[in-house]
Amino acid sequence: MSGADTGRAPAPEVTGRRTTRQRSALLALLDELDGFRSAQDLHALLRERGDPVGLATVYRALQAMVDDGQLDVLRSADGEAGYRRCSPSHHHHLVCRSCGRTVEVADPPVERWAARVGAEHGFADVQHQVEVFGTCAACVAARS
Amino acid sequence: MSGADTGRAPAPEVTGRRTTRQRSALLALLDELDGFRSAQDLHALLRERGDPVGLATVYRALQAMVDDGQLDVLRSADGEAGYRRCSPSHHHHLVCRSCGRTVEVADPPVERWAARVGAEHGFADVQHQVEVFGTCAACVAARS
DNA sequence: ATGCTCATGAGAACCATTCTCGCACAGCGT
DNA sequence: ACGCTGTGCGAGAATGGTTCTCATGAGCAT
Ligand SMILES: [Zn+2]
Ligand SMILES: [Zn+2]
Ligand SMILES: [Zn+2]
Ligand SMILES: [Zn+2]
Repeated sequence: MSGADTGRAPAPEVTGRRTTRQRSALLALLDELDGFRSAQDLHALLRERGDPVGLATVYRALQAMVDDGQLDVLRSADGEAGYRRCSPSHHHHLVCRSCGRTVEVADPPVERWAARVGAEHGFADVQHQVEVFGTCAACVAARS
Repeated sequence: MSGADTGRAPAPEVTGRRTTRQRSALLALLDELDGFRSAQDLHALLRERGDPVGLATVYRALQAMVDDGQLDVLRSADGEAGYRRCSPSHHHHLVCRSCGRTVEVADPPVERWAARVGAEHGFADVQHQVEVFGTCAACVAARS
């Protein structure tokens, strides 16, 4: 979709990981998908598409990609983890709770807000976790 | 901490739930604790304190209290759910990642920010999830 | 006090995730 | 091109938090 990288890897990605059929297939699949998908979903999708990958491998590869900062993780209310290809810089997500479509948002104000709240209470090393959920325009329209 | 509701329950809590020894003990325990505790922790604490409650009952009671808005839930990175007694109005938490101490924060700005972000992208029924983590002054001091 | 329900609890079931361990293969030096 | 070597793979077992089952026990209205 964003073009420019279907051939040789343009970014050497010096992650020290080996390039295998399984990891390539997983990464390619994630590039085509929009919202957050669970490891189980991804495993099933790979099988459907004729690129069978062991479930344990899917988990290992996803975790490696998260460690390398190539993926975002988001835990749903029922405890299942969702993964999504994303930009490496700090940002948050606006997720459609109906179709799963995701928009990345990066606004300085909320960053400053979090830092200020922590500082006001004497907290150090302040980090934050922010996610916004809603129903996207398309899904609202589809609901008649 | 925000005063005004430490005495008798001001709201009759018309939840339609029965009052049992187990639920009373659990609620009393939660009132004494500060940070977020897992269901397993709470179960162990109740046993230590000589108020044995079945694990399944702890889970059921916690879920019921969450549904009734008497508790806050927070999922840690490893998928375990933490529960904490909290004020019924909408707010967020500032949690010490070292000692677990929690401060409730309620700031209109971040509420407006979330609503605006959703609206700008055409999302309806916008909700949000915001948590701030850090190391509290006491823990920073204790770290020498 | 009586009865109708809902709550309880011990254990099994569930299910996402992680671990085990023998085998395959990507990367690399020759 | 060839072979080494350590990394990655996969099937199944193990783990561990959470939920379900169902027979028994206890609120609460009458
Ligand atoms: Zn949608
Ligand atoms: Zn941020
Ligand atoms: Zn602390
Ligand atoms: Zn809020």
